[in-house]
Amino acid sequence: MERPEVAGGGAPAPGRGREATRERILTSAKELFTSEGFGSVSSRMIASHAGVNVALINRYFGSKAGLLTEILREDGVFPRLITEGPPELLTRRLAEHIVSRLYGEGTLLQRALDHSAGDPDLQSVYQGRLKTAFIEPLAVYLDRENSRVHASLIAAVMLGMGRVRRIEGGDALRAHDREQLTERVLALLELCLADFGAPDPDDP
Amino acid sequence: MERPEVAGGGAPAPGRGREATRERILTSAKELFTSEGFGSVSSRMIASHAGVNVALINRYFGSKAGLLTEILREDGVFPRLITEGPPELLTRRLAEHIVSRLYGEGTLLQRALDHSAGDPDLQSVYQGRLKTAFIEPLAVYLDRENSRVHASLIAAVMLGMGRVRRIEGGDALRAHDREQLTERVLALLELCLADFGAPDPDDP
DNA sequence: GGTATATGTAAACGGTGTTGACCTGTCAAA
DNA sequence: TTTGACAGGTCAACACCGTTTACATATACC
Repeated sequence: MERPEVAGGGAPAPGRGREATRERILTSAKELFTSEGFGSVSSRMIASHAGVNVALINRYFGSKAGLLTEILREDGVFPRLITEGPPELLTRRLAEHIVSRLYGEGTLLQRALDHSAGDPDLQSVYQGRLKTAFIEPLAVYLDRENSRVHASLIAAVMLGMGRVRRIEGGDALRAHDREQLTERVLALLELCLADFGAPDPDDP
Repeated sequence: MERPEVAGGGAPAPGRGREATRERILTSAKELFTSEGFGSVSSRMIASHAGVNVALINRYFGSKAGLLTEILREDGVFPRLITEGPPELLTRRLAEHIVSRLYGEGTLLQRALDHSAGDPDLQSVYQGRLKTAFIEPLAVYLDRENSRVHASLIAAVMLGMGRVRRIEGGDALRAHDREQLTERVLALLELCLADFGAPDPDDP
């Protein structure tokens, strides 16, 4: 009845075995999601590309959405955005990130997810990730009064820019001077962070 | 071979006939989308609720997405937002609309679409509507230099707030003082509209 | 009356994500 | 060496989706 340290099954065989298979699914999925978008890639496509049976996706990741969750978990672009430089340049970092996305820069995977944003599955997975890997860490990072509100506002500006880019291709924004645009976004982000205590300059 | 003025078919019969059926489908779809969300309502559910054959949805609206397009076309909340009051209060109107949505106010249909945002279909339909019924009219309404850029920025803030609300339920934002929040959003919107010519006050 | 035509019906199509029953090969214990 | 347990893999099916096609029905015009 005791569960042995290294469990029952056979030796991995050439390119098989739990870890190898998991990895192949992850790699293929990442590749396909990147080139085709989440919604356009079916479980069967992933399995076939990975040279693996369809059922194994569900066995190892629970569902197609679970597979995406795992991919995003390994990606880690959100936390990096917050902490990859000096705190006083946080807003500038974010502003430049936003604008660069307008120009089609940034991770292939990110672009792909932006592009194919859809499916209740992707929505819920992506949004969950956004909350736990961006908004909440950002609030902690800010570490002051109302930091949750400030973090939410920052997230709103960032997400909104992303959505507008998706809606109208970002043409209108890209047509404008990039540096001016970056400065404007920066100003918006800083306004998001402005203290609520500070009264309107016009007020007594 | 000539197509008669008033075409061939029979008299409408009790509750049937082209217009009656179309209307019943529209009504049922609106009701179900509102209570369940777009993605969770299937064509067959709509048809069954309307007491109508499934195929008629596609006959009359081309597709499930086409049905949503028609519903949104009749809704007209976007254009109203822009023009329903004096121009100098545009930003305040928008700010109050945004914040009210945080509190679960606003059209039932709007809330439902927000809630169930997903499906490539909904995305493309909704975003198309957003572009032609909000961003573009807003740009025309603003009627000044770079109005497309300003309109896009406005849209970004509005959409972003919507997404944040969806992601984290708006709890963090709702926890804050509503009036202060409205004023902050208002400030953000006005910053979106600020002239690009105007130099940074700190600059010479 | 005959027929064209608008309306409604029923059943299927190809696709999706997912699941359960079934092999298969290897190790640990008997 | 035989046996049994079991991880890993396979296959065929399930239930559902949006959509389409072939067919029935009933009216209004000629």
